[in-house]
Amino acid sequence: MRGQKEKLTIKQVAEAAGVARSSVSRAFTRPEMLSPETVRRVLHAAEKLGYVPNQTARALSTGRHGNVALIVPDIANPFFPPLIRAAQMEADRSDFCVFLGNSDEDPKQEDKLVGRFVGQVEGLILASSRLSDERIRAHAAQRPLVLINRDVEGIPRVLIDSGSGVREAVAHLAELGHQHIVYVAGPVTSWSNKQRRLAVRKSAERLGLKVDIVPAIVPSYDAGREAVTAIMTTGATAAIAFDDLTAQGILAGLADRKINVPGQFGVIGCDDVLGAATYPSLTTVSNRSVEAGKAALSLLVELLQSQSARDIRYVLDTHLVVRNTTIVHKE
Amino acid sequence: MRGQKEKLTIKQVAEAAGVARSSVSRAFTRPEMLSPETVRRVLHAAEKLGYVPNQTARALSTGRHGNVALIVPDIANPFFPPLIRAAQMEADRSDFCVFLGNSDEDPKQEDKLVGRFVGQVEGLILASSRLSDERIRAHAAQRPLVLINRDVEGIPRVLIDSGSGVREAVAHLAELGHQHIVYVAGPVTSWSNKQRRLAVRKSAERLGLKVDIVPAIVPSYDAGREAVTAIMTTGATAAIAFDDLTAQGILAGLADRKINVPGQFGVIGCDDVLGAATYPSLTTVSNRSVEAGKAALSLLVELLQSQSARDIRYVLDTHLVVRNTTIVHKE
DNA sequence: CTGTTAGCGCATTCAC
DNA sequence: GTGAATGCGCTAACAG
Repeated sequence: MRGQKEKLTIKQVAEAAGVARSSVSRAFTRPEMLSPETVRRVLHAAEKLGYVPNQTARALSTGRHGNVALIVPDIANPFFPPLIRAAQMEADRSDFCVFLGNSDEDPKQEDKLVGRFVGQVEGLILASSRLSDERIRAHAAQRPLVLINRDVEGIPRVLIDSGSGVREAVAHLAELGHQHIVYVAGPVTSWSNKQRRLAVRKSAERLGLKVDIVPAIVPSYDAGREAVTAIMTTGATAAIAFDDLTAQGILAGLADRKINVPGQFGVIGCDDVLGAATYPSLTTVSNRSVEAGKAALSLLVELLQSQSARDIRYVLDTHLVVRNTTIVHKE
Repeated sequence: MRGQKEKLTIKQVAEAAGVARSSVSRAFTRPEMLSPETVRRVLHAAEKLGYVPNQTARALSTGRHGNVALIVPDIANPFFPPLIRAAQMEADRSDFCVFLGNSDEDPKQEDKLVGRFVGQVEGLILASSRLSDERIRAHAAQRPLVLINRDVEGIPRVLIDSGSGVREAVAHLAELGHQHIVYVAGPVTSWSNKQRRLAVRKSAERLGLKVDIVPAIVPSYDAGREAVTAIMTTGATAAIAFDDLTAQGILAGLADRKINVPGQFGVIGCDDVLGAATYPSLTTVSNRSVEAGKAALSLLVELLQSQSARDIRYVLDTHLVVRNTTIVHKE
């Protein structure tokens, strides 16, 4: 129970238990190979001394470190924390420690992080990677790698299909009588953005709506707010934004101009990261990020155990969540 | 440039460069001990082969792993992501990898995480730890440890003092002519809540304002919204909420009742977790979580380098951020 | 079942 | 300045 500063090794335990060092090792990793009596004695001695196996030495010897890395573009983007949390909890169930990396939306930084982590993890998860396909493939060749929201053939991936939700969004606007809408786009490198833009285009076309695209460059409140000028000049009566933050900015911009929402203009976000915690509460597309984080982690663990190499593509669909920025409804 | 699956060791590099293994090692860790020519040759060979030092072996040999752990109660709580991000970036500057742990508000889980991490990190950071003082002390005895928002004597700690910002908030309301305000309280067990409540009380008293306390039990959007009934019956003309989420709920509740903000009623939040991403944008108290994360990390790194053991207590004060829920002002 | 031995890849004395 | 040898703590054959 003492807070010994001295470093205990397998050796002291072996001596204390009167067995060989290898037996101590086995008592911890494969007790079934030892007689119950020996196991008991070793564990008892270890407990008494306060011995705990050195993870580093173990890793050097086995090549297994019991760690995984999760890299995201921006921890502060509300889309990711729930995903990270879910991945964490899943990792915990398999006794994995998780390194977290923040690429800051920068491919170079992401590459650097992968390099830093790769030496001490079993596998990695790249969420919304900003890396090129080649770099991703290169890294995947070194270590098991699973992607979230990035569709690279041959690499195990978990995709949140916002297309389904976006299609519902367009249909919703059409039903409300809108004839001309605008999609406020996100980062050009974003897989999700591409997917959403296409979904808006196709659905609108099918339903006979006119659609314009307004770029917001980076997805943020400010970008959304500034995009309002461009949005209004299109003559559209509703907007679907790349994400909720952008949608929020749009709401602010509209309010600046005394344009009533949803009366004069409808707004739909994406990712449902703000909950109903705004006024008016935002109509948006659900995100499934929790499931994605959990699925990615367990998929990685699975790959680690059974070296299966089949092409896995796990898709999560989304749905429209109707709140008050498209239609006034009851509590 | 090849994606060699074969594991390169210091040995292959040594052979390729025509030097001893120790020279290769030195070329990477203490080039100044070698002739520039040798260093160049080694580095060149290493580059050509795509060699990268094995972090694990290095750690086993030196005892230094180049990792730190950061444990928070809840990643999904918007207070933490910016803190985590800042810590990350600071760690990056010192070439540290960071393990992230989510205790899920559970002391047992937190303890377990520390145990899992402690073997492969130089030091730890515990943010808003739910551990008992004893457990914290016990862990601090094993490894350098720094606390965020936890005041344990003798353990290096970074504290965010929300009192200063709250005092400014009250003064701000007084200046605007408010004579009667209400504090919408958070969890009774929260140290921050206590600190904020006291600050409101004292400042109000000093400035001659009347103040009522309205409980919100759990800090949330819904709680804030529901608290509006109680708030309005007090006859106050402004409210300071325990946190931004609660403040948001209050805004929604006021809007439901067609009460104009800030015209008829002023609202101030706390923690500035929503940025300006709401409409009207929320006047709030800054949280300094970014500085806290950064400070904690650099403090830890500092402790790691110079084994100084003096009692460090780093306090960050907060300030009022005036936006549009207390006063209408220009862009 | 259990003890002995040989590395895992690197940093680090100690000689040269 | 550079090379050879030792050990970090543990696991994994290999014997017995």
